[in-house]
Amino acid sequence: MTMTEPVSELDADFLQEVSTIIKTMGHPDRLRIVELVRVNEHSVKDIQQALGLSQPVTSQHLRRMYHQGILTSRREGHRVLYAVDSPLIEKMLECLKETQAEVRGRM
Amino acid sequence: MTMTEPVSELDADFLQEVSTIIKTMGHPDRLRIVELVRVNEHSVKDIQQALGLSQPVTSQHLRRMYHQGILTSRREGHRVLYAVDSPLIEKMLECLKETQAEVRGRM
DNA sequence: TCTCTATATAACAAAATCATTATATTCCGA
DNA sequence: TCGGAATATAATGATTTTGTTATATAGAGA
Repeated sequence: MTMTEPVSELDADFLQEVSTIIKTMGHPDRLRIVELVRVNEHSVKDIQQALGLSQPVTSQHLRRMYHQGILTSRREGHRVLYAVDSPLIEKMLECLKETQAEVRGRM
Repeated sequence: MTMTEPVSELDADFLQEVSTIIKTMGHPDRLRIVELVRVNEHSVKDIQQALGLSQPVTSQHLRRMYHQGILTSRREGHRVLYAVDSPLIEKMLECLKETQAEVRGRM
């Protein structure tokens, strides 16, 4: 009884889609943003000051992640509050925390 | 009794380092490569044919991942065999499989 | 309406990525 | 040592990303 070995569990369309999200997360400031914004929502100003970024850069990072469905955005007065809204990103942050805890040096 | 809220569990150096790895993985072909090469090692030719890539592109992807410590490389005859050697990448692949299984559409 | 604050966007230049083409290197067998 | 197969690298141009500067939009309050 022969069985065809499953060479890939991840299908092509999924990988295509997910790779753009991963690419977006391949930036230290955007990683810091999602970590900050994961627990509770924050305004652009908050994030900007917490991470020491310029206003346009902060907004550009946030918009990019928003348009990719990684973050939610809601207006309150003249602030705009962002929060993480992505199971994949939550999982990835967990991965990173585990990795930081486990491995020291080699990843 | 007041407690200082831990704003970030992930330290800056770690995020800096890890972001370059994540950036590298933000490419569908490189994701397919690590998925293929995770279970058992494969030659460049194997990978090239399995994924339908050109020889230089395949080698460039592999070299890039090798130099970042994501893959190992060993020579056998006139083939070079690559394999995944990174706890972080293993975890990330698990993340992706979970995500593909759980969420349909929204990630 | 005017102004101030917060946010978004446009335009730009520098840097990085990407795939292709061409060439080099390495190993094996005749 | 010569030829071929497998792999690596260099060089190139096209595209994308990145951060900056400047400007536009939106809401709150006087």
